[in-house]
Amino acid sequence: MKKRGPASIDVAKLAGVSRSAVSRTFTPNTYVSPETRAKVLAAAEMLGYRPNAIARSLSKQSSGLVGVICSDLTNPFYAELLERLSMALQKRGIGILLLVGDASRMDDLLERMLSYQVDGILLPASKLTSKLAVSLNASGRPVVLVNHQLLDGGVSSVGGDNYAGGVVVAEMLVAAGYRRIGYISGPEDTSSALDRGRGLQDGLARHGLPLLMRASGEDSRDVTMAVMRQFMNRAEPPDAVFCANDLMALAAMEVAELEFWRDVPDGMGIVGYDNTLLARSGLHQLTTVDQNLDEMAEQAVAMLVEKLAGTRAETVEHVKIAPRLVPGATTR
Amino acid sequence: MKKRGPASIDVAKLAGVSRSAVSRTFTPNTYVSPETRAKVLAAAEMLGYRPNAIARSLSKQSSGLVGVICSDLTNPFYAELLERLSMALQKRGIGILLLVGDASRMDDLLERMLSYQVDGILLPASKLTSKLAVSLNASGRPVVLVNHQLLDGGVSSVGGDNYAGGVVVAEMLVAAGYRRIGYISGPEDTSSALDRGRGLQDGLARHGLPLLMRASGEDSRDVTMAVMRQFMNRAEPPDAVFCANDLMALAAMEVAELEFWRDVPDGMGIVGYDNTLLARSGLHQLTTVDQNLDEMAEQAVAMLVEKLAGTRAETVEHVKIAPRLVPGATTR
DNA sequence: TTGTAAGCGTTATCAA
DNA sequence: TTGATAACGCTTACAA
Repeated sequence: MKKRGPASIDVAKLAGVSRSAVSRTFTPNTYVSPETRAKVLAAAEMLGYRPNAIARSLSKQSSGLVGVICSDLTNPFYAELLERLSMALQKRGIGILLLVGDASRMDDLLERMLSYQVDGILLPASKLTSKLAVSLNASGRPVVLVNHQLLDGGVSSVGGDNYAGGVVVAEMLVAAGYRRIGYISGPEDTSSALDRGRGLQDGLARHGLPLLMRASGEDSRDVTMAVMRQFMNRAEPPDAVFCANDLMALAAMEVAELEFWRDVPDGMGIVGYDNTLLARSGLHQLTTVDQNLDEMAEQAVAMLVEKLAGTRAETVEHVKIAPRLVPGATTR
Repeated sequence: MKKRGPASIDVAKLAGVSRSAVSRTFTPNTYVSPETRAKVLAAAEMLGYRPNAIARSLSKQSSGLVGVICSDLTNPFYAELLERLSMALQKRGIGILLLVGDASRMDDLLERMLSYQVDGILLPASKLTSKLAVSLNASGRPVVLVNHQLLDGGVSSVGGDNYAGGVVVAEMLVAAGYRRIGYISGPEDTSSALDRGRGLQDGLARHGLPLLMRASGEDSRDVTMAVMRQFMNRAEPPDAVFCANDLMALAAMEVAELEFWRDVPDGMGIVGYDNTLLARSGLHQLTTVDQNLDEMAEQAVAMLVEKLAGTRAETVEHVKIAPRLVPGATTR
């Protein structure tokens, strides 16, 4: 005994008008005489009518839904990013079909998004294969990558300017008097990690300083700590370390403080990335780099919306959002 | 020039069969002869056909979508919970319509979910008014609250057993030799915060100990620190403090260590709740309580699915998941 | 086992 | 400005 809600025809009958009149009443930019509109609205109110978006989608050949495929909401950065993306989409009246999963299941996930006729796809993910880009483009739907780019894939993206972030960190560290600087990059050399590293290196080079050591850990705590120990055991250990995210920075700091008795920030500078909750909740306020997620989300959604509208449809663009240094207590 | 994908009729033509044959091929539990199925699949493959879930929804009067309304993904606990919920739903082939927003906009959000004909609603949220419960029930769709319950609203829920969590913390603290125990509850006395407090108090009472002090802060860092300072400035300051979540616990610990020079864990025990990333990423491993999110998500989805199927449809249940103490370095 | 045809709730086109 | 009617793409009795 399924109790379905009222349909437009029920409202039409009650109001003594046609279905089209009802439809028009609930469709923006359309003409209905004030009095029919009033009748319709009254009837709708009375019946508790609500337009069926599914039927509308079928008829309009557009679902008003955007697919978002997320991996790893455990990482506060992605969780926050998802929140901002949602806000930006909702603001525009677009619904979100959420799928969570890692790259391995991506094909399957994509398939499901498409069967729901999403109008476009937003992909905030760290790890993407360029094979995936092919599937994405084959889907025929507009796609925007967020916080990641695929240089060879021909897929548009919006992300932080990681190179600039690296430079900014370099400038700050040098100004604060650090000289022996190391870098621990994120998991498996993603483009963002590489760019930050290049930025750091180039920034240091401007002051005639080398990037003394670099290594890529997973972003797991254990691996980061192991890498940090290697750094500290060198003949010339670093006096500052830049990590590819806040979580790693905290792990590195723990090694420096508890295992090697360094005094942060004087004996050792630590810099993270992302300005997540983690940076603000530890015993020290972590020096970090804010990626301006609001802006990133806003731009990504704006770009997608333009693609949906047909504008900017074919061009492949890579928008970069300027990062901002957030000084904390872990650097001088 | 909208290039739509192929429809079932195209596949049917190519395969030389009827639309129903195509439909049946893609519908589980339905009979098609192996050879027609083969023909259909071949044709579908050739055309790149993919069943249109929107059309299916309209026809079946069921969208296969569940609405999830989240607030505050900035809190790692909710982010993780969302991840688990997604996994549990996806495992069952259910799509997720995500909406993010706080209680104030809830009515609006709900309205949108319903217009998309979601089959059911999952509500992982901290703050809910019982006024909302009315709207929810009026929607006629099955609803399951996650990590929160509405005692007066007649809405089913799945959440952690907060009372048991409080008791377990009390037992541990007493066994570890702490005697002057305080509690800082979460934002605006939610049911979960109250239950944890009661559990703590009752657990202490079993050993003839009082709950010396309690206060409810927001879960913001600043407010928590202010409350902690008040505690520490009393004539008889606490020797252990239990906080309603990990974030607050870290803030409290910071005050104890840096402002009052207490030695954690010997001079001061600190206990958090949720076992989030935060507990594991600080300089100390925080002693905390794991809420078993996997189980919570699984049960919530299972309950919703049963309601969707008609079983357990009318009954209002409140399932409680047993929490587990996670000993860390912030208690003896 | 397969095909026919009638929905599902909208929107869009075209007359009136 | 309004109303009939044909899509939209699929499922599902019912008939063959």
